[in-house]
Amino acid sequence: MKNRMVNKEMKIVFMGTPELAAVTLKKLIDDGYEIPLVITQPDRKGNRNKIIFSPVKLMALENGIDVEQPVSIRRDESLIKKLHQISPDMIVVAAFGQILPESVLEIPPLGCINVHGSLLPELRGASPMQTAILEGKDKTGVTIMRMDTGMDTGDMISRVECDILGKDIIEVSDILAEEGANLLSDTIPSIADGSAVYEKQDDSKATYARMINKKDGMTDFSESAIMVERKIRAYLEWPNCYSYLDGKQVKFYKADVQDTAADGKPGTITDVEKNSYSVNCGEGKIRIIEQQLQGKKRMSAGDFMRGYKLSHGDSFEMKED
RNA sequence: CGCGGGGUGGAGCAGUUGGUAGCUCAUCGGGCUCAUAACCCGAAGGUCGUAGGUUCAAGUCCUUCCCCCGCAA
Repeated sequence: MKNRMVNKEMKIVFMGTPELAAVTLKKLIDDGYEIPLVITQPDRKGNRNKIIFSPVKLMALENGIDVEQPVSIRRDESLIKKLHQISPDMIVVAAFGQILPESVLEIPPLGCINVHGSLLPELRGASPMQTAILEGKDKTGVTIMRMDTGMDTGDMISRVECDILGKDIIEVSDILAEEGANLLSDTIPSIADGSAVYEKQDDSKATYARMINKKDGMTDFSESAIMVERKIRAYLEWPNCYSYLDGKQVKFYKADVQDTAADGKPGTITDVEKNSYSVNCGEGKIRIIEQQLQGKKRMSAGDFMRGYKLSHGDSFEMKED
């Protein structure tokens, strides 16, 4: 909207993978930059062996942009060569999922610019948004920085704060995608014309967001209800919080924390009501509102209980591997 | 052809050794009540995913295809 006077002849190569990155890419396209190439992760097998293109790939294809999908960009010499040939002014990276080698970082004269989903130096790493939810933060944000060889350690250029209290990962991701895309749109011109201010990160304040594993979804009801509920929100997209009832896997999609104290062992079911039921946690109870039984569709707890006769005292179990 | 579960009235499920369908909730009508999401009485609503086959008879057995879902990746 502003900065219309900026030179949009700039050549930008984009790297990214998930939906959040696709939103960012869309913004760059809409802003009119020349985007000769998009790099994203290889296609993955989705449910029942159907091949899934990354959201970024879909966005690129939709706009007729050339796509490369290296297994490892670090070892893909022909791709690095191709980047040299394209000689972009800037490379924009958003949730790409691979570490860029120095040989790539030094290609564009304006640098590799990263859009990261946290207020750096907090939550460097792979899962900044999920970790922000797990930690119960009421605010997080997006930081735009110039990448260096460390993990999210580059000099910061701009940032925006976002309110995320009580939100789940899908909502947070949507918000940060939108805010991040706009911020990037506003920031690129300042990088291009040299007015951008580069601020070093205070490493002593750095925190990290580790990679999430499938097993992180295994619900441990001996934790506090507050923590369980946060995990449900944080892992809503993947891997999902799950447990086992009578040997069958149940995934939890929506729940809230009850203000009553637990009245039994963690994992046991209490307060079976018409449209919800609660589960005892190590501290407090959590009320399940929406869930999914294996082989069935996602449904409300009320629907679930109409067909699956739950009774007070039934219990969820953790399962080994 | 990776493994497995499932498609039955608006929703979630049952349906036994094959004999033309039940339950809970929702809906509509009525009643009780100061009142109610509670309770009582009653009603409407289903070509049992699709196509074919076996049979006197199939939701229930066999085959085709479509769709949904979990796991593994």
